Amino acid sequence: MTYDFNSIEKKWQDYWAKNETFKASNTSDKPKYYVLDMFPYPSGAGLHVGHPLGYIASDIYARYKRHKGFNVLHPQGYDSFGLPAEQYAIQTGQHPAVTTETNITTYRRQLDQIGFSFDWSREVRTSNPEYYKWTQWIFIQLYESWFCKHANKAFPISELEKVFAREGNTAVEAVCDDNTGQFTAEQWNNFSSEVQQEILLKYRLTYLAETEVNWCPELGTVLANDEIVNGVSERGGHAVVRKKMTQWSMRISAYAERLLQGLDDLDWTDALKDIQKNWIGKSVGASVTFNVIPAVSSSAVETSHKIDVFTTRPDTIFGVSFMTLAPEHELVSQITTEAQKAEVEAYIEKSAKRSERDRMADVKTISGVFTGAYAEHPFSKEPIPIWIGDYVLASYGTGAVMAVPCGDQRDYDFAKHFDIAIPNIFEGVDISEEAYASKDNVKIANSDFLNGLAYKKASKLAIYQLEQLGQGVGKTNYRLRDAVFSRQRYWGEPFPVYYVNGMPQMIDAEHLPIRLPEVEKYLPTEEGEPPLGRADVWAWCTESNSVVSNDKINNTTIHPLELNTMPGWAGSSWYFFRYMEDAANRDGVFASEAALKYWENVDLYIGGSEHATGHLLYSRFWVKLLKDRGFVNVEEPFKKLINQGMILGTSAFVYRNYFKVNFNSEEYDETIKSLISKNPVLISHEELKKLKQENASEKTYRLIEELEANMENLIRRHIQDSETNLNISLDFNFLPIHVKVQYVNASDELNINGLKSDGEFGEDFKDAKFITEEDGTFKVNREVEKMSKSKYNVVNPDNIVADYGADSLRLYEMFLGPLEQYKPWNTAGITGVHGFLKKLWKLYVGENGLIVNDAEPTKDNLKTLHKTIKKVQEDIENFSFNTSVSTFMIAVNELSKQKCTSKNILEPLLVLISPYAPHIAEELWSQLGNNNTISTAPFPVFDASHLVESSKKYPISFNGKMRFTLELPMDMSKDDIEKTVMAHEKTIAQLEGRTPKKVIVVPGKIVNIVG
RNA sequence: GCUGAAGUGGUGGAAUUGGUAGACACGUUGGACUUAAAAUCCAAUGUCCAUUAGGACGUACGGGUUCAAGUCCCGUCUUCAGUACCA
Repeated sequence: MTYDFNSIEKKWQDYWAKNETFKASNTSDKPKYYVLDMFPYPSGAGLHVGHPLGYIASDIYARYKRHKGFNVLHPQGYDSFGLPAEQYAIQTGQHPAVTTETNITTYRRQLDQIGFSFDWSREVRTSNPEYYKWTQWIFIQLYESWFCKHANKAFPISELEKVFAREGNTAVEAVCDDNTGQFTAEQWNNFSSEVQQEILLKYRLTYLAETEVNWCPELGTVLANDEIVNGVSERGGHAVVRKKMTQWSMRISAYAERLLQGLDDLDWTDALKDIQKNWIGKSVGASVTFNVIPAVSSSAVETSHKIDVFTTRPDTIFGVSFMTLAPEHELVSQITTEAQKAEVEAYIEKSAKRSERDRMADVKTISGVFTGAYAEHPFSKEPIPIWIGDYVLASYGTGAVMAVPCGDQRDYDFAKHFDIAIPNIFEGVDISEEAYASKDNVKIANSDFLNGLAYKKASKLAIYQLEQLGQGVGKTNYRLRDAVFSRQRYWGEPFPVYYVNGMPQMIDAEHLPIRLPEVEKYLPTEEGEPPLGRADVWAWCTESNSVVSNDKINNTTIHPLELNTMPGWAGSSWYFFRYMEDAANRDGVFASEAALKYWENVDLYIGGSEHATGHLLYSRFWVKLLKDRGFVNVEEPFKKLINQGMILGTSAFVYRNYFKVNFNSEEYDETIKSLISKNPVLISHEELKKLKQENASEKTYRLIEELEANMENLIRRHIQDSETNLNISLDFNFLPIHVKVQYVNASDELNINGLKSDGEFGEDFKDAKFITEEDGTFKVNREVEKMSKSKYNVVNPDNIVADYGADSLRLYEMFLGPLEQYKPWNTAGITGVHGFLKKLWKLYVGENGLIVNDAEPTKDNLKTLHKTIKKVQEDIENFSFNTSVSTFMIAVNELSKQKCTSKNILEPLLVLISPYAPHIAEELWSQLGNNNTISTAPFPVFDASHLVESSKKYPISFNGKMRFTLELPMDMSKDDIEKTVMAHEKTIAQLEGRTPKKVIVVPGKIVNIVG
């Protein structure tokens, strides 16, 4: 009986599906454990071997936890809204829902054949109306919330209305728009309801705001930053302009501090936490107001101007020798003097032409212009020149800085460049070469009341004094911006929003979901409206509470609906809660209280690091909002998180002839080019290397000569020219081209016939000439690159499963290397783990069936087993899956050598292997006579007594270098070890008569002889 | 520039609190079985020197600490990722 993996795997996959083996229960005596993968976007290309890496790791962990007696929730679903489906729809006219469905079917088939222990009964799809109903519902909750800075949490907006009616907004500490004016209770109560609504919108956690976007008029759409290359659209190369649009935004900035603090308690890598910390970008300092000194010469009546700056170093306020405004700063035009006007305007124009990216990338060029105006130092009252410079960005802080050249390198460089004074305000610090930017180990000098103080005290005192003057206040700044939530796309969640006189109104939750309307085309309208502008039935009737035809809009009872849709991150920001509820009980709730209470949050989350600032930050934000509003009990969604690395492709290159034709007439260029492309010559990589070193085989030289001559003849024949003395010469050269990796074997040899007959680019190579190695093989060059279709290095898991089985695939993906690491795929290596599985099989099954018996295990058998239990358990808990695969190999090698047939050893071994290779484990488990699935069999218990050794093979080293080993009893004393070793003949030989200076004996470890 | 991760045979990678560097595989070479191939099994395989015995060198590079360093410390280089004139 041989190891027939195809039928075994099919058998057990069917068994698991039929028996619902991995269905999680919301009630159990067992402790709960929630293992989640970042759900996939079902793309049309299907899975390649890189995709399941994280799923295999999480599956091993989930299966391990089941063996350890946990009630495990391990669900899977699809992030099924998204741009690729929409783009495909634009091209083909097919409805995205249809293509998405097809893609999901492929994904499901591919996932199923790898043998994951997913509870598919809880599947979610973000594009399913029953799902996005609740995405819309959460949007409404955000709309109905405001954030109290004092309590540091969100509350219902109705409470804020009550506060306004009682006391106005002067005392309330709420997060709101910058331009929110102050009003009293009396004023509030006298506002019209429209005005009240407008004001409330400034406080809601999702709100409408004018946002600058990258608008591409040609494509009629908004582009993301990374869709723009060198200022034009990536697709088509069309112009892109900055345009203001009214869009929904999410007030995530309100949660900046909690998002930052919350990181401390999470079991995430420091690398990932750092990325989020950087993104949130907290800086503590002060806001300082500088008064602009009115220009005396100006004939117009000067209004008093103020410049607000944010600084992290209020202690250095006496070191200010100039100010710099961003060229776009609104004050620039007002304060610039007549004399400087021309120069300033020229500079503004110049910097406006540079893109923000451009300005940021260029660190070396220092540029700026003096405005002619001066500000007054708040304490010394000295005039401070005001400059503009494009190193200051309008979009950060206030778009203005107080420049302290002695304490900031950029200010220092600027001052040096323009010959501005650099006052030194640090005690005993040399600033003749560079600025002193450190806050530590320095005292302030030349600074009036701050003299002699260190950073902390000086900052505090400076802020206090500024407050006394009314020219400053302590402030904390965050880099984190509010998130734009509108997308001008079709394939996303519609907003539950209609407009009455331009003011947004929420649709009552009971009428959700608002389904995506049908459109005849998925493009923006000719007027530049989003695709939903094409829908004919897209108006809200407040009487029937339903979506009705647009032509009924009367703006009294029937109103237009929102045309934007939600972004990709909407549906993925809460899906982990949806899985908690049984599919059968999902009707009235996004998840029931009981389910939310039972599963709490995700214990282990595995996914790619590309979501570090998007998905992972937005989910945390939404969870905090849902917690504040009492809908969930947890502050954080993902307790432990692991980023799996990427599996790279190993591309194969062949070298193709390329002639540089030196020919005195250009009119035949095309003819020659086509002749060359129709007569390809490929050279083996090794031979090419030799050729370059000028020691290739004679055969090769002869071949090349021949080919050159042939080519020259061919060209001559095709050029109908009576002149016979055409001056043609050929430079024979080779250029690398990708070939499909499936034509290359483990020894990097190319299957020439495969390439010749390949349908895709086969015609090109059908008559190709091949210059081989001397032994007749043809070698390719290999290089590691990202796996991609265009590089012909994509490996499809379907083929691997068909050839080697899912268990081999699972083991091999883990065996490749540490989970978090980037590593290249090489199909050739899979024979190693596949051979291991065959060996494992042979340990249980002989030619005539099962060979396992009740033989008493030997000491060695037990030692091997328990060594393996210990190592595998440690490895799984450390997510070191690659090393446990090696451990299994060692165990099976040892047990094979020991000719072990004992059931007491081989049965527990199956449980150890089952998380990694579940199909073969189930099969052998059942052959051993078990009637139940192995998946809940208890994990074997490690017994240290089997590993106790009576002797140790000591490494004996001389000056730290190991020379030989010596077997000595474990219980031998230190002195006895030393005596025995020193008396040994090999020691004497090593020492050659020298007397050692020192002998180090570490019992149980090592002996080192010095001298 | 800053932050983080990494650098070990021909390749993927092992190596516990410093204690036998290269486990386990792939590949390569040789052998067994076979008409042959596949499959399977056995052996060798870091580099260099040496017929052998054995020896020298060796974890990116240069130093240091230590009886002992891939591991700890200082400096340098390279690669990858994130971020960016953040005041």
